[in-house]
Amino acid sequence: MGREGTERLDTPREWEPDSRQGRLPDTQQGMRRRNLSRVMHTVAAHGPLSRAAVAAQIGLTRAAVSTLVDELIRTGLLEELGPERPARVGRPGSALAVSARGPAGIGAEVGVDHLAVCAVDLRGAVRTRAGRRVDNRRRPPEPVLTDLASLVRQVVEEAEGEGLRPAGLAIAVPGLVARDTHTVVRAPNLDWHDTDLGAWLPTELPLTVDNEANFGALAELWLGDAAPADFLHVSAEIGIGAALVVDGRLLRGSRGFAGELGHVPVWPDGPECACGGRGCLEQYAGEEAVLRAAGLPPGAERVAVLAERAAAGDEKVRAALRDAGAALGIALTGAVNLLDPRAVVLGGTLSRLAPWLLPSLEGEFGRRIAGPGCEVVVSRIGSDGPLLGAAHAVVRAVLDDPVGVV
Amino acid sequence: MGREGTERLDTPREWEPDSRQGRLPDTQQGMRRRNLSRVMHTVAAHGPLSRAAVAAQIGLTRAAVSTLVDELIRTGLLEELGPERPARVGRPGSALAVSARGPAGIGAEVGVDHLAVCAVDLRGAVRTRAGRRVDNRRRPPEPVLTDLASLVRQVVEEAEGEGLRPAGLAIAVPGLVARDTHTVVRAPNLDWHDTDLGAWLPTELPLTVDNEANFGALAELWLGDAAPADFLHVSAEIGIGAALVVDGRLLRGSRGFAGELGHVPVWPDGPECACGGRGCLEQYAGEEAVLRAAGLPPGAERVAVLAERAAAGDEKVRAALRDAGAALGIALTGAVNLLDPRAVVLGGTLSRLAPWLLPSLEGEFGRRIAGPGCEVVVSRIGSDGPLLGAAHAVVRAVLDDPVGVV
DNA sequence: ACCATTTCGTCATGGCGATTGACAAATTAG
DNA sequence: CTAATTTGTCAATCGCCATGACGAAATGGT
Repeated sequence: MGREGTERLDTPREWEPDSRQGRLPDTQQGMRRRNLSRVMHTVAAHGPLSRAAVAAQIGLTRAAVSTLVDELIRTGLLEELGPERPARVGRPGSALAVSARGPAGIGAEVGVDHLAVCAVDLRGAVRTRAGRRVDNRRRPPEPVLTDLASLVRQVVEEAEGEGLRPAGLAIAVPGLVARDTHTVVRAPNLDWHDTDLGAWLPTELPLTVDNEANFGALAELWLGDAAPADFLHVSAEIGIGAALVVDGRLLRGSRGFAGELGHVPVWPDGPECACGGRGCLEQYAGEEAVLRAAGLPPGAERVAVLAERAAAGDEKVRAALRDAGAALGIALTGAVNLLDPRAVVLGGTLSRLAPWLLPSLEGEFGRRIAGPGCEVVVSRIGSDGPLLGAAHAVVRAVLDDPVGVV
Repeated sequence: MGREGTERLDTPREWEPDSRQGRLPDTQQGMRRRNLSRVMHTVAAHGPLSRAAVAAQIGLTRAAVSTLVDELIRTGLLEELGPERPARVGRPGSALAVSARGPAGIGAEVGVDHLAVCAVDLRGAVRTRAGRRVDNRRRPPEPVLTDLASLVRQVVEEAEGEGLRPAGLAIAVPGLVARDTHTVVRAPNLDWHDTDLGAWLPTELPLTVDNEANFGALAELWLGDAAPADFLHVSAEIGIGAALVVDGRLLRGSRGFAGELGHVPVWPDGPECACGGRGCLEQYAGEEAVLRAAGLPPGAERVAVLAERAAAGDEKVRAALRDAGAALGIALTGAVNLLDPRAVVLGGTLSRLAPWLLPSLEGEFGRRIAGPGCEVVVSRIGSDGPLLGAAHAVVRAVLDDPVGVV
């Protein structure tokens, strides 16, 4: 009966379907681990809390929580802030907070024209970041990744200087990822194929690689001000991607290919698409299509140009964006009727173009939705979504299994 | 700290997102309950098993499993079948099986032209059933439900006569359901509105009410021969509904309205739909639309007529079904690109028409899918899906919390 | 036929983790 | 200043699973 008490599973993550600590046998040690995790999660989520408050929240006794907290303080994951300001009668509790000197999540992003790395502490604060504008299109993986590695080293050192202990590295890439092997299967805009990031980033840190759209959606989930735990996140960095978050978990699909909103048919007899279909959304709302309709040449910083011209009143650009919005609205109608999310969040570059997309989008959308309406909101996270999502993913992993990281 | 050890949660169901026993505090009693459940699930799923085999499967020791099994035998949920036929060296184990005299699930179905009730034991066998052909269209709820209640009583009595103990009643209805209040919000084909089934079915049994499409999908999940735990189930009983099963759980959407495949836009400028949109799938593949295209009058047993004529070679009917299949294929393309299920299952009446729908459906479908293909399979469960799904839902509830039912 | 080997189920023992109940400490209300 | 209330902790206990040993029941080789 070989079983290890402190076994470190590969990378158990709460936001993964079915890995919310369910697979381990229900043994007492597993129970303790889960309870440690629940303490961390509640303290992290609901600000400074007394032991008694934590106990009430997670349904354990004060005594039990006390021992859990002791262990978490010993391992440097929780901090005692001192006595609470007494609001009610009775002895005031001593406030507990997640440590700002404990583990940190290192997030990284490989964009088509930039690299970025940051460190986020358990409280969710960005403590260090480093970036670099550089055109990575058609640049081979090796130089890009050595650049990235040096940024990572820099951020890790700075973080360590602040007393943080990096607990993992998560990388967001614009392409299809085989998460189990840390491999970028295909990144059209980078022209990467089957690139194993683990091989190029010789670091001891546990590595996670995922699509930037996924990390962007997770950022919205964890940091968004209005996003519920149940929404459809739409982004258009490369192609048009959607990520569905259901009940606080990311829906990846059986092969990890879920979210291909760009290839949902909008006008089935429309122009042919590279995917083999016809009239896919991407043929109407993809960057290339919009630029063509707007009469602009493809090139760098294209979204900025579009936003600029639209703001300046360029009618041709506005018409192009209106049409794109309408197509998006039609595709989203299908998605919403199918999935009934509580909201649709426009993220990534879409949020910059939202003012000109939204009217026609909501026109189609509102007209066609069967059930009661579904809110369309614009993300306020901005272009940092994938980077922050990646860093927070590591932080969440620590909260999910606190003892696993010591 | 009011907490009850044997607290019976409202109706915790494993196939519900987020209620897979995660909410209860991680206490030792909860651990025991989960382990009892795991023993039940393993024995139910993998046939007769020895204690040792169960232990190996769920990762507990033989001793621990022994005490769990003892308790389950005492409460009549497991049975000892006697010594196993020794296949290998060593002392043969004594085979354990789920009891065939223990709790039973009572499933019921309210169809537009029939009522049906059945009892399923823990082994999944249908032990009793009763049905009645009766046109329920525009019949008020009261007589329908008193008819149903009498069928339920009959089945319950017969089940009890066989030594079974009904553990719950689940009802499948063709309409929108508010599950928490056991209320049928709207059932167009029955012309029911805000009908509280609990009020009309005065029985002590715990009651579950759900849409027939959902129960149909669950039946496919639990009984289907080929269906993986990750598929999109399409049925067309009333309108066109889809149910998405992800990782063995039903995705209901934030308001319970997920699965409205019938109102996914196919040709956005198509005919107007009752939902307010235009060119919804239902305008092309809905029963009414297909009958119109086939030149047949609406009426009873329409699907049978369609199948008959198509089989007889009626070219107009075949063309209508071809077009419907193409429209279905387009809508499913969107759904599959978005969700990446492992398979699409055609259930309900669609399975009877599949021979004439499939060619055009797969034509559109295969041409447009972005990722690697997604299998289209035809359900072999037949029209009993919702009924069986309902009964099995009760059985699953027992497996999920064995002590909760004593 | 016999004995070594293997596997199964059970038992006594122990460890671990949460609960229980009590108590001192720290505050507010009067 | 006292009563009431809440917090954090301690000692004792209970529940549940792991451990290790044992007898029981089979195979297989000699």
